[in-house]
Amino acid sequence: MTTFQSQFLQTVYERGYVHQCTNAEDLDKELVKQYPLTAYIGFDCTADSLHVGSLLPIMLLRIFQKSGHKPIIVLGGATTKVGDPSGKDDSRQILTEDEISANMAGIHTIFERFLSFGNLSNDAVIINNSDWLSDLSYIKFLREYGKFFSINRMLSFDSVKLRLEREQPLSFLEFNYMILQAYDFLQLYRQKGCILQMGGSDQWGNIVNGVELGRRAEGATLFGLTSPLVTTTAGEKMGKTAQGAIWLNEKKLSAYEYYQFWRNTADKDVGKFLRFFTEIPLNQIKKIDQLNGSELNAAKKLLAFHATALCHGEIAARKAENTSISTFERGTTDPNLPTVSISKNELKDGLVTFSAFVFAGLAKSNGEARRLIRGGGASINDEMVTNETAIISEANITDDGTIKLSAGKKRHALIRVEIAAK
RNA sequence: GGAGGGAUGCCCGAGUGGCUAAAGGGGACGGGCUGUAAACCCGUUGGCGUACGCCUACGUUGGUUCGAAUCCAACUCCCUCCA
Repeated sequence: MTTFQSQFLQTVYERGYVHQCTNAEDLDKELVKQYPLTAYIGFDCTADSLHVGSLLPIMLLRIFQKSGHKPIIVLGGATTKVGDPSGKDDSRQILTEDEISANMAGIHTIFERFLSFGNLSNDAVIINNSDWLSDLSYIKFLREYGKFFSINRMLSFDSVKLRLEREQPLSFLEFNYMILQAYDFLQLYRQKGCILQMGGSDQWGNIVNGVELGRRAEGATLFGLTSPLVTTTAGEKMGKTAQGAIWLNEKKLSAYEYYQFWRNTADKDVGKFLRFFTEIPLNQIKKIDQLNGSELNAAKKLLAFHATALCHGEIAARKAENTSISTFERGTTDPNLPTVSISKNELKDGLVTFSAFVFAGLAKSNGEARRLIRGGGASINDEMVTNETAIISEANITDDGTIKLSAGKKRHALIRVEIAAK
């Protein structure tokens, strides 16, 4: 592998973060010459949190900043209204203004953990692309920029080509997405001197379009760099599990559950994930690569701890780790397991077992809870439940004032009984 | 504008009048085996009700029929070909 002058490219290449790069040699030179250099990554605002699928791009920004450069986060306040066709068959559901701005607020908080914001020259900035996209005038835009885009070329990009090959519909609205993203890049170049756009591998076409627009419209040399699509050994896109997506926002997924996600990594993914999602030095990871079988369990704890620390802070990570150890290794009930509360009075009325599992978030519906119980996968205070309609009462409260419910061996929750404030 | 094809559960996909809450596969969940791993094997996989049961579901709305995912009509959306 080539060695780079710039710390950024060196790190990012040796850890495997790079899928494609427009011109790594020249970018390397620029990174040394311009200090700080400015780069950006755009994020859609389709949900009020990002999930692990966006983690690689976020890590790119983090490494970029740690190398002394200035990251810009572009939230697609405007482009979210259009919908990126990359990698999908269905058009995006159209979100309202309100939904988008609520989503933006949720996403905002995530970056504060991974990047530093402030007044330093390389501090991160968050920008909304509706700042320049919302008031575009159609005719003016077409005349000024439409001439730079060739339909022939656009049709050749994967995001469009694959969709057409699969005979899936692609609306004109979505077709414009890449033009708008290219325009984003141009605006950032003009306004902020930003010459590098990064993103996931599915963004390659969009990014290249921006690079070309910069060259045609401004004679600028812009760069693009993409990260690989992270798949699990099973070949699946990572990030979906039991209860849904692995969100980065604590309100949507607790640090403990986040920790557990990483703790349950498949053996073969451990090395890769350590490189991608922690900042553990490479030589240490290379030693871990030599480990086999159950020896990897320690490495998984390391992975889970460090990944969680990056996203939720060290304190939360430590706490999650302790909860995990006491739950799984010592078999004790840890008070920091996901918890729901119930008042003493409510409990007095009696809680039917199956609905308790729904209440605790361990089943999505009564039916699911019943099936869980029938399948022998449910337990209360570590004892298997067989009667789905048994009544849970005060008698089930353990010494620490909680009732522990488990769905299978891995999913646990506590019902905490609140003493009525009277 | 014309001709033809299509829309089924989380996804793919079978089903052309009752036995269909709907084959099969994938995914997911649970169990077994393990190391909180993978692979493999087994089970479950619409909602509600303690229960005999009830309700909703095969693009939408009506109709035929004792009975429809299946037949008919109109509509919506998608695809292909022609203009």
